[in-house]
Amino acid sequence: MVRTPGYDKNGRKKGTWTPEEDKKLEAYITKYGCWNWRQLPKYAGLARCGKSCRLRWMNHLRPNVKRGNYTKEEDELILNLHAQLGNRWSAIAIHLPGRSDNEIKNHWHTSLKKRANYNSSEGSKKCNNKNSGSNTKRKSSVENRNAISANNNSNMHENIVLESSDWSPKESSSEELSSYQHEQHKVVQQELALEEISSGNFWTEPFEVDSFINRKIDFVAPSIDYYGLMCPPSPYIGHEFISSFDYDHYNYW
DNA sequence: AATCCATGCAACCGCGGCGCA
DNA sequence: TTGCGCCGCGGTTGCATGGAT
Repeated sequence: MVRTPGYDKNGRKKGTWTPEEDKKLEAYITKYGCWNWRQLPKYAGLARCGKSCRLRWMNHLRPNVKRGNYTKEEDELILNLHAQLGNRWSAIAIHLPGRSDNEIKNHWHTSLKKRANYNSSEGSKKCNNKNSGSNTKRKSSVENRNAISANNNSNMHENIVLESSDWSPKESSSEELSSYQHEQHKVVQQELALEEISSGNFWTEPFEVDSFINRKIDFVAPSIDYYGLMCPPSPYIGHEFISSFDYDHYNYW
């Protein structure tokens, strides 16, 4: 579950995050927001790449992140959304507050895919052979592992459907397609809402981390603040602003 | 008790899209 | 129009853990 800590060729740290790194990242983002993921680790005093910081924040540190078991309702929702949207984990994650796309993706691969495959194979056992070879998509490592495992078990699960293409929206019935379009419409609406937050009335709205992400900011020399954190090169992000941070406004996450 | 193996999860990698100069 | 930088997404990998043998 943990990756061996190491360093890449640029001297940036890789592998598992330590509690100290978590604290630094959390403190920095809570205080200044993520104004630029690429530059952020430098100012937060982290020897990580921006991508790694973003991933850590999105999957573990952000407020309201939900850990632990999935409820039956969540499972059903994921199955339904996956049937409509396919592997668009970020779109699926929008409908599960507190769950990250990565977490949902993992959950799908570890538990739900079997259920989905079982359900679909119930209805398509007769045409299993059609799937072999027609799906040119490379098998994932998990699927390979499962396939190897299946082979090791004396081919007793010969009829396992590794990945049913029935889930693809393109092949959905017209009814499913309309619900897919409806889903798309909802996603667009949510994106427009975010757009509104990050544009005109941004500075009067409660703190919204995502709105910082693509914001281009004029550079001013960084400085070290009272807490030992390096202030971002932005004239806009003031301490009083961050102090009004309200975790309850993270409905979108 | 030791080893093997399947599983779950955290993290990395590469690609595509978008905005800007 | 094009090239560049950045971000987000989805696929994949690596490792720990727990159950089976």
